[in-house]
Amino acid sequence: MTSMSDRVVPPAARRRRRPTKTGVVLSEELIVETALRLLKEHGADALTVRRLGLALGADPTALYRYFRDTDDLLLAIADELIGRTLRTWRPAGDWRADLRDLGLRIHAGALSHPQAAVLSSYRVTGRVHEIEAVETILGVLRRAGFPDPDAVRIYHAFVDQSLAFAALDAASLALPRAARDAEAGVWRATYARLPADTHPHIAATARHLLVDMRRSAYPVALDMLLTAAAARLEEVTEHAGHADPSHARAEDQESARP
Amino acid sequence: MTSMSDRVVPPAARRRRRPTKTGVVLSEELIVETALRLLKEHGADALTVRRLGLALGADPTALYRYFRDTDDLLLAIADELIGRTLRTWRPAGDWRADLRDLGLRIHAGALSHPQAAVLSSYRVTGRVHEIEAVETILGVLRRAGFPDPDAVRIYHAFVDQSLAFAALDAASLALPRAARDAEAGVWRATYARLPADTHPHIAATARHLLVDMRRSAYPVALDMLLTAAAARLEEVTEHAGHADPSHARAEDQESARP
DNA sequence: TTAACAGGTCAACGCCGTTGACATAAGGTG
DNA sequence: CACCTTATGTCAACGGCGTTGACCTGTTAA
Repeated sequence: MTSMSDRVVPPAARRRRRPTKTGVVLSEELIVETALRLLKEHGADALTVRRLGLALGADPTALYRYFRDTDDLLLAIADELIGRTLRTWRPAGDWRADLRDLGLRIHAGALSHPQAAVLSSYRVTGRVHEIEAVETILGVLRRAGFPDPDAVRIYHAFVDQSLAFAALDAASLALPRAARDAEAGVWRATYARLPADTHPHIAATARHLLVDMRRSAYPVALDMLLTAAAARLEEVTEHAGHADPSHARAEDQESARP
Repeated sequence: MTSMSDRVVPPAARRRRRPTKTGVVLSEELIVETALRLLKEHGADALTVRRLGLALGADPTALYRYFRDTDDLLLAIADELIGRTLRTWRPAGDWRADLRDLGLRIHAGALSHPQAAVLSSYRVTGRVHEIEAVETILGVLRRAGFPDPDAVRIYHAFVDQSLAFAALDAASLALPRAARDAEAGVWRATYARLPADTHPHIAATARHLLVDMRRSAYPVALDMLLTAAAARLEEVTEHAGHADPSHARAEDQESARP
């Protein structure tokens, strides 16, 4: 027995496509696309129900026929983003280069839609795209020669590091103009002016700080993680001695990217 | 010539402590503490100007005598969290152990106030506690022998990774009960049941995944970052050859923690 | 041809942050 | 001690937000 306030009907059941006053025919896809466009073109604060309605040429509350609330809409946006990121990744066979590439793509994808990334990057969806990503990354690591426990540990660290930095950097990018400018100014106005006698280490490195703090630390952190992983791999394969090193290779080759 | 809407006076200049209608005497500290209590007890959505005023026993707009706007208040909250974390940290002289300890403390501190951490961990405050943290960490790295550019790069990666994981893990901790349980269930209900022929790598490692995905990946990622840093340090000091390895040691000893 | 009803529209609710004007008690000054 | 300045608490109001319930109307299946 569904309550009267169940305005959202599943997409499959939609039949009547009644146009709005301005003649637009709404759909879940059109709304998500328009929301992404709004976010991209006009920044964080631009995504409100009223403005989205305006951009669509429909009454704002028409959205509630397609999404239960704004959080529901945001999850739909996030899912679309995951799909887009995975779709453009082409692993080439070198585990380190492939993971590096994927990490940077996740990061870049999040930064291109910061608001959506901030709200969604810490959620486990269990949806198809996510599962495909897990399978693929684990495959890359196991085929590289990592034993299963190491493969899982490194997979987890890699993925969460990527998502965590994506969220972090997306969050500062999603700040209102004024706050973002203010933060940039803090490094010049505050840190770069600390006297050497009270803050010797900051004063000595101020020049480097000014340059370095302007960009994301993710590429550096990612490379450090991969470096440590490579060291671990060397350790493991050395210890393995004369043991057969091809135990996980042969027929896994195909299933790498299903 | 300050504009008329400059309601906030610097804390040092405060003299008149006029009590509110309910008799409370306001202060920057009291407001921040009350905000943290609100966040802890009633979640992220509970922090509104009106509710904070209510909790303080003051007119909501009295806050604007202490903080320019809600963002300013948020930065003060963030800085207080940094201060609390730093206050309990006792570096012992081994750079790697000290940074590991500090990283774990940052993470733990954020998780003890998830709502506040989620809102504030990506902000640059430029306030006293943050400055002290930067100075101290840079000191640890430079005294360990890292050249300035490396010290800055590693500082940046270390801090942002700690904050990023803190925010990520705090965010899932801050989820509504139901959503958190649902996410935990996904690993058992979905991933652990995927058949080996369609998802060989997940199936082969399902046992490890179930265990590993339940805890934060931060300790692993932290150790990997420190491992890579140690490798870099060895590289640098080896290349230095016969050069004096104590160039940044002697009199910096005192100023380590001002 | 028609009747049901999905889906677009409208008005209103209760929040939110923020501002400008106002009131008053604190505290320096004589 | 009495005065005056002014910092600081209070109040009313503004515009914007997400969301709801009631209404209206074109589409579609029978």
